[in-house]
Amino acid sequence: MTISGASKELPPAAAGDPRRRNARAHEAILVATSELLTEVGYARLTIEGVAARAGVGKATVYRWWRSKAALAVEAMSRRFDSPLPAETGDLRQDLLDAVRRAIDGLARSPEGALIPALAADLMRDPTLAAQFREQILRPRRSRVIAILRKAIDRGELPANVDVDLLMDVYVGAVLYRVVVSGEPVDESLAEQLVSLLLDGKQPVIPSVD
Amino acid sequence: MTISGASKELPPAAAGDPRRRNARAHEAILVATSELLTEVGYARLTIEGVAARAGVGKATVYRWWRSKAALAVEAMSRRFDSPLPAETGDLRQDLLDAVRRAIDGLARSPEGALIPALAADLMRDPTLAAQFREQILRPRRSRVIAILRKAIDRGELPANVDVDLLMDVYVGAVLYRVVVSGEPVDESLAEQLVSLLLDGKQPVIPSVD
Amino acid sequence: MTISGASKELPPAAAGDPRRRNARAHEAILVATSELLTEVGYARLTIEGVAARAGVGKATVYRWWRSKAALAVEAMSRRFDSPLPAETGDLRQDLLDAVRRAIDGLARSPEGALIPALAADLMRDPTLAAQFREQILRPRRSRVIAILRKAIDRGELPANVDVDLLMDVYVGAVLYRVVVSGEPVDESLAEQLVSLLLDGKQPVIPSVD
Amino acid sequence: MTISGASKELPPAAAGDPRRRNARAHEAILVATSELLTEVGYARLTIEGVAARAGVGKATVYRWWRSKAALAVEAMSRRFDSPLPAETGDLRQDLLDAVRRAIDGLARSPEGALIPALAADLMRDPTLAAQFREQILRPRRSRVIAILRKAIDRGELPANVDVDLLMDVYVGAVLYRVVVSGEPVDESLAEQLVSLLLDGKQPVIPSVD
DNA sequence: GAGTAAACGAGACGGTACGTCGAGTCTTTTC
DNA sequence: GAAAAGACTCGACGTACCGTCTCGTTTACTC
Repeated sequence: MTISGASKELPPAAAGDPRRRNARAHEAILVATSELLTEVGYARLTIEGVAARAGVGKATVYRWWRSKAALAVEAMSRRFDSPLPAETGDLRQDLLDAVRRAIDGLARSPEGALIPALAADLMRDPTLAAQFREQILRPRRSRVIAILRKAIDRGELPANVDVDLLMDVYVGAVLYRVVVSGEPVDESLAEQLVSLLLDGKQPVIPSVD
Repeated sequence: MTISGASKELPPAAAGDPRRRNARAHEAILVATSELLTEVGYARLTIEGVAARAGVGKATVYRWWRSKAALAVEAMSRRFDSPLPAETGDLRQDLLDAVRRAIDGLARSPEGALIPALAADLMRDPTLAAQFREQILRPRRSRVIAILRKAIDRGELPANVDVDLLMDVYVGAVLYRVVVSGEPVDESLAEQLVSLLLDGKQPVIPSVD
Repeated sequence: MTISGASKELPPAAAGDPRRRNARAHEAILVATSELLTEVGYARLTIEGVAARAGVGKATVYRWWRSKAALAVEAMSRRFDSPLPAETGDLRQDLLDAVRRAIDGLARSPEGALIPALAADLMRDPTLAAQFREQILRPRRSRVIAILRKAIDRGELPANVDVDLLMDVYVGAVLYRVVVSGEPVDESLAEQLVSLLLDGKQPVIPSVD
Repeated sequence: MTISGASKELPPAAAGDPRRRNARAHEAILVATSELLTEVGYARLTIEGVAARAGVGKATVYRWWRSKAALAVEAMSRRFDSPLPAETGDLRQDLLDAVRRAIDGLARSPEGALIPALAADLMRDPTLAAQFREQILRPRRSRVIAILRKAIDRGELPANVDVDLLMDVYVGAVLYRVVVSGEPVDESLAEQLVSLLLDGKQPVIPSVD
């Protein structure tokens, strides 16, 4: 049946779903959430506000999302406008680009602020964490993984390199600086991290000249 | 500086402060906060609950702390029971110990959960962030810094090594795993991180044997 | 009239009103208010206390009543237990009875104390004053008005007598004595007032014998 | 300065009073109260505000006045600027003048609003009521009493007329209209009341022509 | 088509906590 | 040694949202 094909493209997990009769409400809620996230931020986002903005009853929101966090995650996961990494085929360049993008995403973009905002909930709610990793994290990481895999194929990285940990190292360092230590997050940081990961060079305080 | 001056400094940030006349209330609030933090966690901590437990009016809490976050930070900063690092004089051992302690602190201990819990507030409130770094972060980092400085003196690390970034790397990786990526945080991780930082070895997936 | 029509009328003063869905809460609030008014009086009546006693959220009280005064007025207006005046058909007797009832109501009964208690609010809040006059004052005055009208019909009072002012005179005198001047409020007062109003006799200090 | 004059002039209980060492504070409090009464009214008058405005600690206010009501009464009692009645020697004119002054005082002037505002407190606090009658009421009534006495001397009123009740009647009617019934308070009312009290004429609705 | 069951909008409900205000008391410091 | 300054405990304020729960009312699928 062709019609079923059309319906599958719509919001995730709606496939043969006999529920969701009114896709309008569903869509309006996600749009309202997304708008409110940029307007007032996660902390001041309220279910009540989302329902009002979407022209929807609160119960309708609660019917489909367990929490404000789950709602925010799904709304955020649909913002996939970030430019694709310009793969050069040069590992150093590509990794540097990835680190820069992590910096931009975490330190500059409004949606980057979602991770600290969600941190507390992610730790308490494994279901939410799984949803977050699936909908937000995996798509973004998969691009970098592809780059690293190609580098492995080219022999520029050992075959058994721990891709996940490698990414955790640079993203973690950036996140930690942004949220906790407050140290600057800039181009110099990107270079130091790439240098550490590719060349094994310990980070040094850049000379002034 | 006179001796008497030294003893007066003790009450934090209250030097010649003619305020805080009734130290009893002040103390009781911090104790109540600390207890409630371990009992119910930061998310369910309420000013109302703190005031009730401390036998104090809410206004008294608000008089001295701008927010629940500021209160939690000060209460937490007084928990200095974590065992001092057993310095061996061997950099690898000492750093490994530091990473393990970071893992314990962030992934296992209840007060480690405070960092994710505060993350959102730290980003929005620079004053709070400063207080957090001063009262919580600095004391803990200073121990590791001492270790690294000694290693520099012994020539085991270059003189211009970026101590702060070095720490951001391993703490950030641990934090990121705990909060965001959900990857395991274990002894193997500690070793990989030390190996990267000291030997420049890229992380590899450990063989099964 | 259809059966369904009859059943819809039930919720008092809510005729076509689609609000007030849960009549239980509404009723419980008024009952609690009424009880607390007699127990602690108007001054110590609190919305918080009413809500607690009624087993209701504070917001529910605020949803339907703008102020503690409005709530008290409505609760009070439902106390219509005061004995009906025993109309004798004799103007002097009936008016004397009315004055005595005013004295009892204002000087002796607990709900009489509501008028001084509300005085300040009545002056500041015209909406409340209108509600008070409609719900409390009018029902009580209408009985006396009926008596006076009959006397007019019998020719015992001029046709154009100012019924309202006549009542204001004796009720006002009683109220003023109770609240302000503190002079005694007794049977003698009742007689003097009736004598003034019916016979035009100036009040005189009663002789001792 | 006469001897009797000296002791009577000052606010009561201040004569050889060993308290009140700092007359400045005392005066400042009364001035502040008076100002705030006209600025924000009795309902929004607070001890805290008075103390702040007077540049005085709250305890100093509480030391000399038992309540906000007592404070307001004393502050009010010092406003004796109302023009003296222009005695004509004609009872009807003078009484009409007195009624008009009552109307102005109660319905128009800001300090007239003090009586409704205090009503609740007057009923609960006999000490306050006594103070109020002594400091506010008596001085004002004594003028009218003087007028009535002279009329008695001239034989225009019976010797045993109940002066107090006579005043209660017209002031009470005015007060009741202002506070409770909301009926108009105007020249016509004044005339009707005088007519009732002097001529024994029942109030009638004025004809339109 | 008509019937029906769900999902819907609307928003009232019982609650919890918020952050503020003022009351009246108590403590410290100053003049 | 009184009184200023103001911190203290306490209680209530009125508000904001929470998550649950009726209410009619669509709306889309069955028969």
